[in-house]
Amino acid sequence: MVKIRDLQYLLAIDEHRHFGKAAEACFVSQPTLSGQIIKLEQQLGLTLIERQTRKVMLTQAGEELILEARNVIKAAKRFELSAKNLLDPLAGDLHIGLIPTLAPYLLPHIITDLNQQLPNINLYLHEKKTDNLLKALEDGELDVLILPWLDEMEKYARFDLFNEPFVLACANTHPFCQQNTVSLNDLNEQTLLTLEDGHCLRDQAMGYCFSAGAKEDQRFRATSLETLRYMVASNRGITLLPYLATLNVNVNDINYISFSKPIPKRTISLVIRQGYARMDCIREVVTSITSSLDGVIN
Amino acid sequence: MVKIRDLQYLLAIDEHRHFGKAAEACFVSQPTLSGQIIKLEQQLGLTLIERQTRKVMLTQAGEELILEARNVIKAAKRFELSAKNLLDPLAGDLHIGLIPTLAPYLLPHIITDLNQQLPNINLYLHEKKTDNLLKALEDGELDVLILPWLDEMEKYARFDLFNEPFVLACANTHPFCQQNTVSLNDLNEQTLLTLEDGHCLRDQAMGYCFSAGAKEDQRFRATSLETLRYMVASNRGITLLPYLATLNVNVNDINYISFSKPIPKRTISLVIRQGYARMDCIREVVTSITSSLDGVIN
DNA sequence: TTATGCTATTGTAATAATCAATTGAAAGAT
DNA sequence: ATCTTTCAATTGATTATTACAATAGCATAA
Repeated sequence: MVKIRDLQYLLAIDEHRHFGKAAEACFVSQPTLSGQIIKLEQQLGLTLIERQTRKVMLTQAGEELILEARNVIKAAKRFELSAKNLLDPLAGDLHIGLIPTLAPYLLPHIITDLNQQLPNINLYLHEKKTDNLLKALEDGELDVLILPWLDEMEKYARFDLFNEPFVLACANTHPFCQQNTVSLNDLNEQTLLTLEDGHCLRDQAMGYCFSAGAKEDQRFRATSLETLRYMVASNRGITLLPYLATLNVNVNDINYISFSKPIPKRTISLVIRQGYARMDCIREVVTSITSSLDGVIN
Repeated sequence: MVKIRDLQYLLAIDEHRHFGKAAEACFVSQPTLSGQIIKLEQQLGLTLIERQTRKVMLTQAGEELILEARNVIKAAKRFELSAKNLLDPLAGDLHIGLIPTLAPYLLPHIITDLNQQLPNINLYLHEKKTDNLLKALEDGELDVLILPWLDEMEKYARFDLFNEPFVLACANTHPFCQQNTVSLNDLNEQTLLTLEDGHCLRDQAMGYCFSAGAKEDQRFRATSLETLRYMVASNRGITLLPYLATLNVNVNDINYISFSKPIPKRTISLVIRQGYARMDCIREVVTSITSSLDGVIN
């Protein structure tokens, strides 16, 4: 099997187009690099580099393999980074994945405290839909997910963070605005605006409504919660929004009405792989988030 | 940086949960594998494996890093697979550059055979003037050029394909039409229509004529051979056309007359960079082209 | 206690990677 | 033309790494 070192040599040549400079960048002598590249070429049975007297360029095979080589190096770097992160559980990088209907509304409440609480952790925030989040967690690209708990996630470990009620959003002119609260039954025969497929908000919250007899507007499915909000404000229909998405936003012409019991809600959990190594770090994250949200929700 | 071999050892242990069996699976002795794992652990500063007397299991850090290790191995395997796929020298892309006074007249004769002869090669045809072709070859954008050989190209490798004679083109009404052949000397005091600058046809073929005393029509320089042909048909002057451009074309009012010896001609060669890696492929191309042209020219 | 099953250690051999010095070939400079 | 310069390949010696066979060490099971 190829050696990572050889691939590094290859990448260095691609970058510098000069054996001497590439060798210097790899902290080895020129003959070393030259020899190793030749050995790599022999091993693969391919000429990767076209040597002209004053010019070094990659062959077509070289160009194509460079792409693969970069992937290998990238994976190796991630390995090393993970190893480093495991050395001090309260230091290193932490990749957090969130769903799009949560990230922009939750993060402002928690991010400052998180950074203060864990000064040596570099937070990386990733916004993807549930399916992609789970895959990325499985592949080790992400360390933590923050999303609504679903039964299919039972193979993962979980910390419940908070319950987020859904709120009815309708235009100011809508008859519902006369009421202090609405009940699910009120939704019967109402036209509901929805998000596009793949958003768990759609599957989950709107499920409540459909079973209460609400009808979906088939002509339109919003890409984001914000589009949805503006559609509601334009009196195109009503929708359910998660509570956090109704705070700190200035859209006129729109009204948010709480539900009477039973209140539809989602449980937002922090999800990690079973046996995830940096539990100390995770516990810090959980306490930081819940204390940040104290007074905001729950 | 970590070594792929070590990661393979680690994966083998994860799979077999037994040093001896893992070693066997890796075709090494147990002490070798044992030692390398210990070295890996020392290098990372982490304990990856929990050794109990009758049981081997991974630590949490080990479980975490196994995920990353698998990604590295996967990337490395993809690299090797790509390399294997590139082994066939008669596969891949081939970018051929031709000059405008040759491409449309040569390609119809050779392209079908080429595609049949090299079914796994994707041909890309580029039509540019000589200067740009040479630059593109130098930069690696093109693999092969097909053009008239010039002395300034001596730094490149070359396969001569064929000699293409020049033919005199004149209107049907022109006095030359009485003759079976013309000699260069006949061109004295004739008005010659030419291509614009940059076409090697101009510099080369028409050089013959000028030195024989022909005069250039300064008012007009054609952009393409086809414009030139129609100008001749309209009796605006005479010109030299390469032989291949006189085949299979239906322009009335025009006559092509061969030269008596010495016949002006150009040598069309296939040109590649010195040290180009896919010589097998080039040889196939050369034989395919020359056999396609058998009977057409030379 | 003794036997068994497994990993770690030790000492040595084989393999591979490295370097300094030099060669060889092509391009520029004089 | 001849001399430099430039740069990759080669050579030969050295060092580092990896590998193996034999065996020690250690815990459990008989």
